[in-house]
Amino acid sequence: MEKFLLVDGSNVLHRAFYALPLLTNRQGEYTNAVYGFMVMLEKLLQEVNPTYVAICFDKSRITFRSAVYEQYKAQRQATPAELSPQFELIKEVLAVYGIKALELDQYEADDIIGTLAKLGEKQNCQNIIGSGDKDLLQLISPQTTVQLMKKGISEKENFDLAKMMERYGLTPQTFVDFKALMGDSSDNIPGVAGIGEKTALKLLHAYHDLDDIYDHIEEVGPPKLQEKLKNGREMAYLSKQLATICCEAPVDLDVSVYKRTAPDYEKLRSIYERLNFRNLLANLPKEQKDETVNMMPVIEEDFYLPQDEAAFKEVVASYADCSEIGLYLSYEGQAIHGNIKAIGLSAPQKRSFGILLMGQQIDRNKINLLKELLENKSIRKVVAEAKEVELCLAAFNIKVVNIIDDVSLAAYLLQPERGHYDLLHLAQSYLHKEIACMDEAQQAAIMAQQLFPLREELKKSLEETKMLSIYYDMELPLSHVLAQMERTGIRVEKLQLNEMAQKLEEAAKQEEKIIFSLADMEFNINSPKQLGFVLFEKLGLPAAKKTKTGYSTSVDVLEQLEPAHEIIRHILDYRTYMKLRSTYAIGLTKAIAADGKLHTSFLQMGTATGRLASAEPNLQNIPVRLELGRQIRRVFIPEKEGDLLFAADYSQIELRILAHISGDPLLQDSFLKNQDVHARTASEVFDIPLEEVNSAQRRKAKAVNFGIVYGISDFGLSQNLGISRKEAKNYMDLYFAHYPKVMDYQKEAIRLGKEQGYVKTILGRRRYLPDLHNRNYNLRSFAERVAMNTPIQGTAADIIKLAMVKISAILKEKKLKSKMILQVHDELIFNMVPEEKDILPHIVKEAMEHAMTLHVPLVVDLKVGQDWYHMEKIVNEVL
DNA sequence: TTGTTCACG
DNA sequence: ACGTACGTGAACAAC
Repeated sequence: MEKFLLVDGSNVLHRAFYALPLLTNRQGEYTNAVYGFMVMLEKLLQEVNPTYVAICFDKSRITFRSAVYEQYKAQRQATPAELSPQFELIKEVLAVYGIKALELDQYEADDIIGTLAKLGEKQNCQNIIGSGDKDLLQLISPQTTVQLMKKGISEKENFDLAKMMERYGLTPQTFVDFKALMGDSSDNIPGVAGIGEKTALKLLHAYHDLDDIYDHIEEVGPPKLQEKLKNGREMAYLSKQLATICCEAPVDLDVSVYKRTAPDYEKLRSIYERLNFRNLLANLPKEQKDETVNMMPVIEEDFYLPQDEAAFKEVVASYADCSEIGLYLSYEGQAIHGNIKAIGLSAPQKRSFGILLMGQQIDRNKINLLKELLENKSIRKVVAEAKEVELCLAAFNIKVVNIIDDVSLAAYLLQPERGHYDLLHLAQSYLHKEIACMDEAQQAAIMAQQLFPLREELKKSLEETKMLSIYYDMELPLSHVLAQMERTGIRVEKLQLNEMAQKLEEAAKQEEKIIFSLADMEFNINSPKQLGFVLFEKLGLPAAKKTKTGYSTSVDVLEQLEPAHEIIRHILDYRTYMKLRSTYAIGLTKAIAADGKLHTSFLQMGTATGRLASAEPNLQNIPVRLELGRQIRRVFIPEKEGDLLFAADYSQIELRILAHISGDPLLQDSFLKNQDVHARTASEVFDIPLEEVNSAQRRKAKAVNFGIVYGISDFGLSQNLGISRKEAKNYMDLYFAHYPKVMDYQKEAIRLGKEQGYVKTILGRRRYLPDLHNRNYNLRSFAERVAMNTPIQGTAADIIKLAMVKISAILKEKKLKSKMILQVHDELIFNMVPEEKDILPHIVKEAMEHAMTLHVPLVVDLKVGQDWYHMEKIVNEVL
């Protein structure tokens, strides 16, 4: 559906003017309103992506309304002298922006918007109206919504029919009647004397509209109100007339007139420069200067596409004496499947070349010609996405060795939130090269060529940011470890998984039956919308929380409602069964490979903190907390009969890191004595002896400890514990009174983050937090919590990564047969062969506990079992 | 695609 | 006056 964006230009410009401090450019022109306007408009354009746009302005104060009622808007102050000239300025900007601006004699912006909204509806467009003026809510329809600006320019609320109903209990049509009754002082609309918002709403909920009220005027009570209404009848109807938006303004009704066209970037840039809008300038597409000059020689001279096998052999042979080569490959699907599309190679002082491959079967021969080169230990390789390269080629039985640089990993360390680290994007942002779409082989050859300059660039940055060590000693070796883990995979009992799916389906069906009968109707329980309707409208249960789209039906809401209705328990159970069935029983079955194993993909560049993520399938969120879900773990079994699963997990690693970096003596003491840290916290905070702490006190202390790690807020803690905010605040105050250095750490983290623009882990991994300076309270608060949490979470990630690299090296060196197969943030899982059960736990525990030296000990707990469910603790490392 | 919900650390 | 715990991925509904 095409979208039509309609903006109340006068309103928005006013808001922007008052929201921002008076800014001027060097020539002394006032620019604040125009700046705010464009920031808001760009955001809207990005969010809405409309085909048609019209920005509507009021032309003069004299309108058909002032002819009807001369007091209309008469009280309005004159437009400030600092704002007036900005109306012309904004129109100038809009013109080069390719957006239509409109104004009409005798009509207000509202009327133009109303008329165009009707046009949009006729053209089957979706209309989005942007304004801070509630009057426009009367235009809402199934096809028209209003983005209502709230305070300032950055926050807005999306109003549609449902939202209107929810907020006012009114239809858009009766919204006019609402205003007619209560009046509007800002427009000088009189309304009925003595009737305000509350009374107006009450009346309109009892009667349909203004006519209906006056049709039944004798029934209206109390008598005083009836009196007021009778006296104000004329004013009410006059007000309604004034408040009603005219949808027949004489504007151009050819919709193509409002079609958005591309901005004239050159002119826009010069206007922005004149107005000194640096942020907006930065967002404009880059000037295309020398990109084409960069590109052309690459295409014409510097690479080679061997056409037949002889030529290919020849060029490969010419690479044999290289000490370093750049290797690039493009592939489809998951790397482990090895669906390589093309390979490109480059070397300093040599022509790069690319070859085309088509899937696994056809080109095995071609690819084998590269085997010798890639397996040559004395040739160093520079690649992008080393783990994927390794996996793809492993599918062809080629072991790429001596990968000395991975530009993707380097870029991830420098910008852990950029999201994509493929060579195409990296070449674009670091080398400013736009590589056009072309033949796969050509592209591969050119990509391979970018690797060396890119590496130089990135290494320089890593050196400047002191991250060379984390890159070479941790992330790069880890990528190889992860590749091995992914290839090894974990074996699962497919039949058992199918059985579980069956049983869960039956259980869900049972619940479904009960739910339908209790609701007295059939509906989709999985649909939050339909469920919300049944619970909160049909059954009339009290709605506690709302989401953007309607009622919230999440667990915490439903649990509150449990005593109120029998149906709730059944819905919660139904949800559990469905989740286990679709995500785990069925989801995992679908992912089982031909070897009967699950091969997850560890995302090494997937998180902002340095943690790994796991996908396709995600094996880091297999149920464990609740018994029923935990049963899923029974299907995860060792590779061979007689083998065992062995697990090693860090105990309280994040709190230990907090104890280390905060230097808090009490927290450190707790870990030095290897106490139950939550019980110790309870003992301190509630001032009771450690032995006398009960489970409720411990639970509260545990929640506080979690809160501290996350960057606490009293609200969050109160939600978590189901207590009042005041109580939560009290706990926090008590906590900080006993652990003052923890508070110092948090403040310092925020201060340093602000000062340097980033926070870092103990090993120097960075995360940039520009929002620490954001003027928006929510965004700033979020960044502050992240500033407190990231050094802790990130250090924990660093520690386990170091341990993984170390363990992998030991397993290799000692030629052990057991294999590391999974990582779950603070836990490592191994497939252990029976003959190593006396040595492996010892090695792993040792490596993990000494991966990094802190001021408190790191402690690792060990478990072993026949499957991932039946895991039993190993005491004293002896089996 | 976006939003909601829920599984994990 | 506001709206919130940190970090993830997958399934499903509804656009």
